[in-house]
Amino acid sequence: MVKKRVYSTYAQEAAFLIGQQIKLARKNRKWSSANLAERAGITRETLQRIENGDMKPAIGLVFEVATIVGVPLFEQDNHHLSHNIELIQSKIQLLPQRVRNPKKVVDDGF
Amino acid sequence: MVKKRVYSTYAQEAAFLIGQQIKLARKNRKWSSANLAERAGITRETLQRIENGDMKPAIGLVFEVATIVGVPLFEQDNHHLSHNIELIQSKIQLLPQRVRNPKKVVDDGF
DNA sequence: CCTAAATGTCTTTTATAACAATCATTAAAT
DNA sequence: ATTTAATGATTGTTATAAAAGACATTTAGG
Repeated sequence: MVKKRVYSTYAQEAAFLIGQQIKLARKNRKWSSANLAERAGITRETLQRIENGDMKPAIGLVFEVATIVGVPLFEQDNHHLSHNIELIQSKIQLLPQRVRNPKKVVDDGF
Repeated sequence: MVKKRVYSTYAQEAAFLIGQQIKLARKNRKWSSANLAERAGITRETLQRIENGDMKPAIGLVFEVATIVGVPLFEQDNHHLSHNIELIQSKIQLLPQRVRNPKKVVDDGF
């Protein structure tokens, strides 16, 4: 019995797009899939799944491969994201540490 | 015996940044982690790993959660990536289908 | 001050991602 | 035309991601 997970088209297209970007970057560098896979410390099969937009590969592997071939993960010019991280974190800290959605007790009149 | 995988800082920061973006977006929507996890069809623990920038979660789960809370995966204004996909693919097709790096046969003089 | 919801962190189990190795096919280079 | 590296695909194995459930802690709201 296989549980089939459903993804939004946007998420699917995003995974596929990043895979195609990796493939293009690899070919531009004239690296074989075996070569790139070795650099990333993964098998050629896993790389193929990544390039094909498979949703299952670990995000770390995808991001690592993208980094190696020079595909930017954030369309920022800078390649250190620490500033953005600090910015986001300061915003988070301004918010309450916990969200609250009290269960409304239904007063049905009895 | 555990094989510890090494990631580049950029890849790590990217995963962490997207996690923090998700967390911020979730809090802005005043959704609890349990609530968002349910919407995404994952467990609360998996969501926490995603928000914490864990490298292991499947890229599909990360992208799906990001999509649900409205975190853009590509800093594009448009939310359909199909055009970008076609663009990339046309570029790929202009390149040779296979990269070639012939093993140089060393002529050592004998 | 209460208290219930949100979060953090376990444990156990199950499905499968990733590895390793191999074989067939295809296309680029000579 | 021939050769050989690159790619696509398959199999068996192992490590572990993710689920499911539970418990402790913390904090926003009343």
